[in-house]
Amino acid sequence: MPVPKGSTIDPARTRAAILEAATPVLYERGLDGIGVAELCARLGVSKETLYRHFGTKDGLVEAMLEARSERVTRWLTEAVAAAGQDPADQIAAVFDALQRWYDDPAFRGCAMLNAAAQHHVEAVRAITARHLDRYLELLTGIAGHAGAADPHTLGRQLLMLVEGATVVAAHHDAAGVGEHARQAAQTLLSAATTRTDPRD
Amino acid sequence: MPVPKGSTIDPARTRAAILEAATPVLYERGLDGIGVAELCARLGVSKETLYRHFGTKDGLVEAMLEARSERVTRWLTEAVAAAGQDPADQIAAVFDALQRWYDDPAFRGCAMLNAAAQHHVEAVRAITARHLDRYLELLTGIAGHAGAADPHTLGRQLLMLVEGATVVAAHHDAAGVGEHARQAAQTLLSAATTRTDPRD
DNA sequence: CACAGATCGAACCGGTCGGTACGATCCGCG
DNA sequence: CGCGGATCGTACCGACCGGTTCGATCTGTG
Repeated sequence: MPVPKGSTIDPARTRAAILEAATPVLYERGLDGIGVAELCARLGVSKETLYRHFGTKDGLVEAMLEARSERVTRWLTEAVAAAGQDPADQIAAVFDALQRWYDDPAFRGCAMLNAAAQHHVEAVRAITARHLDRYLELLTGIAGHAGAADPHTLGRQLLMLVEGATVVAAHHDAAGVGEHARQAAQTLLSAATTRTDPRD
Repeated sequence: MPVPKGSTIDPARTRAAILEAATPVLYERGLDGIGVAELCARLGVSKETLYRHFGTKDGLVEAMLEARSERVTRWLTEAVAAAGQDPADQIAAVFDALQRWYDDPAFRGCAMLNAAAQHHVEAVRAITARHLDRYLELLTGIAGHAGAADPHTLGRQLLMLVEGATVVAAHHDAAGVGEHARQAAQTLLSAATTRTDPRD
């Protein structure tokens, strides 16, 4: 019995629905941890439909990662924007948001980093690199706005803290990671914005 | 023509040779990126031999990760020991060693983290968690020896920097990562060992 | 020198994978 | 109302996967 009665036949909507439904499944199971057949069964979609929209499993994966990277970056950016103008508050907002993510039972680390580790494909690596670029831009912006002597360096250091916190939360122990990372980030921020260190 | 003429028939030695030869191949190609047949061909070993020693592909993977984690931890620990007694020098030794690793063309990130992202198997996750434990112990030791007010917190923050630096070097840009991470680590160390912050 | 066991190469197995093909069915537009 | 296209379920394909088996051959020990 093809085409269930109530379904909407709208290619664009179908594509978006597949993407949205596939994202958490591929995140939980891993890119190669689930086959196209089982994936389609979970999405409630036939293989033919999936292949018409994405051409290839890799095509779906790349579209999914691209969308996820943009969504996550927007989420963090909005958290920063909602924190006001004080750079220390903006830093706090970043790591508070991250800690909320770490506490989610579905948390399994950064989807883009996981994907790059799983799938040795250039396109996936490129998406991951662009994802880190977006994070770096956000953090460098905070560093610059804070008046850091070298916003680029501080931005990279904050990026390391963000990614390191995510790794530790995913693979070691999520409790208190956001808090510790936040303290570290604010220490770096403070040190980088002090015109002359009083201790030297 | 089975068993080439000059080969040594010594189970323990064979097992060690398989482990040593398999490590870089699995690191480069990914755990699921190469099949047992091709892997055996590269190792110059028959499938039967591999399966007699490790029982399963997962068995080989786990033995390999375990050995690699111990080897890497020993390598870092020795670098720290060779740096003398000054905690700042020890920190510098850690990130200098890491930067040398990042600059290796074969560098592809932390093998244990990659494995945990690829293989959704409890045993692999456990090895990865233990690996982070070893790192944490080393870093907490430095923090304690430095007289940090809270060595446990500082140790975790240093762990985040180490893992974050490795992630950024693997997926973004390795140039100068060790240096930036080292500066950040020393800033945290300095702040954590100042009895009373003069700026409060 | 003979025997036990380690190793080899190759064939083989069932299962699963990504991807394709097809006829049947339903939606949306003209 | 009718047609084109989107979708369905299912069967099918070749390739490869992890793992087993087997006979031939070599090594090390006693």
